[in-house]
Amino acid sequence: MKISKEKAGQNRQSLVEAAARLFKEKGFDGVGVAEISKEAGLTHGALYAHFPSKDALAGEAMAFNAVSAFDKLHASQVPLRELVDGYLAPALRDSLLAGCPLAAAASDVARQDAGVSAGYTAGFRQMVGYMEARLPPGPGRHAQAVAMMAALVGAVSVSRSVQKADPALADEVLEAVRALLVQRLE
Amino acid sequence: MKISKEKAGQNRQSLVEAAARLFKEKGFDGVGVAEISKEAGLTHGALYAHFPSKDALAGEAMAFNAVSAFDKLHASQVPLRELVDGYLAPALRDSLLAGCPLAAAASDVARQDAGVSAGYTAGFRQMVGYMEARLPPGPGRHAQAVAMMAALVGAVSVSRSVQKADPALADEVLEAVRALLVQRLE
DNA sequence: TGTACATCAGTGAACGCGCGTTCACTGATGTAC
DNA sequence: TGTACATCAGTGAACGCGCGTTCACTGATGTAC
Repeated sequence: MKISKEKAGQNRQSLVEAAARLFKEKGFDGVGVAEISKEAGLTHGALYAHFPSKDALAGEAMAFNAVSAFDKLHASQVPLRELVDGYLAPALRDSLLAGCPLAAAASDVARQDAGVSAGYTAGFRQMVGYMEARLPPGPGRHAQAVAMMAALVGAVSVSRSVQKADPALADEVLEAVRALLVQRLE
Repeated sequence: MKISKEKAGQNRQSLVEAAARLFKEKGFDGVGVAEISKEAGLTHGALYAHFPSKDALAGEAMAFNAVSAFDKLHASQVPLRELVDGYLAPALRDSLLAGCPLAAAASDVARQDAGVSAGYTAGFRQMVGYMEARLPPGPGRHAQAVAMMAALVGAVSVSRSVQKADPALADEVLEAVRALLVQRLE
């Protein structure tokens, strides 16, 4: 049965959102097209009416994750110091779903299509722009924002990687990077 | 045909090394037991004579990667400043195989068994110990080493993630984190 | 030292299963008259 | 406005394929006598 254009657009969006959520939680190779389609309330055949391949969908999903996470942050307008504290909170480290998509996808993206990298890059640039605007003006401001963002992603990734084997070290990582970054905001 | 105990031990080691190499290059979900066994010159049946599952092998492979990378570093005995420069060299970023296993596995490990996390943690601790010993003494020395290591991992992960879409930004990330870390070594 | 035999690392066929993708078909939508 | 028909989003069976794991079997090793 054919579907109205409006409904078709909504279905497409559902697919992107389902993929975004599942990829973040389970990684690109950890989710199949059947699961994504089901989560979106469709069959896998419908997915191929909207996207030429799983990879193509992955690119849009990565971009969606990155942009929507930023939008949420942007709406809240927190100062930089609070952003760092919040980003490195153990609760966010504990939730792949609620946490930063840049950290959840970190080492995965390098092995994916250029489209996925493009989505990641867009999200990274947005975050850097946000932080840069909140740093004291100066020649090294942009580089400083870039370094801070990379350090934040590293902190969360490493913390998650050691957590199962050594939960205390996992918390230590978050706190150590927090101290390193906050120090330059005073 | 039965094989001598010595040869069997060598075969086991070949499996660990093949798995270590392939996991680093392609990720845990990107390699199958057939490929690992073939790379080690065996059939997949032999793999199950040595390991109860692919996950168990993954744990040993992660530990092997982490420890052998550290041994190579330890043998060279470079000062900290050079370690940072070397770690963040674009050439190492460009090679998943030659680069740091902690960066290659970054977001993968969180979704694996506790055994994989244990191998990761051992490698991370070794690196932190190495760096700590080369920092000027002081109360925050340990935390500083932890933060530096996490920032290094983040720099390489993020650089790899944005590289396909924006190679210039990828280099910028390495350089920005280098500047952030080196600054505290002077 | 020589012989008989148990051990067990390694082989390769087979297991069920889920993967990404294709395709003939359906039927409501949207358009042309 | 009413009718005829082309469009195309979505369905679900089927494709070939590779996955992790199991298992009956092989035959050289290593041991017991």
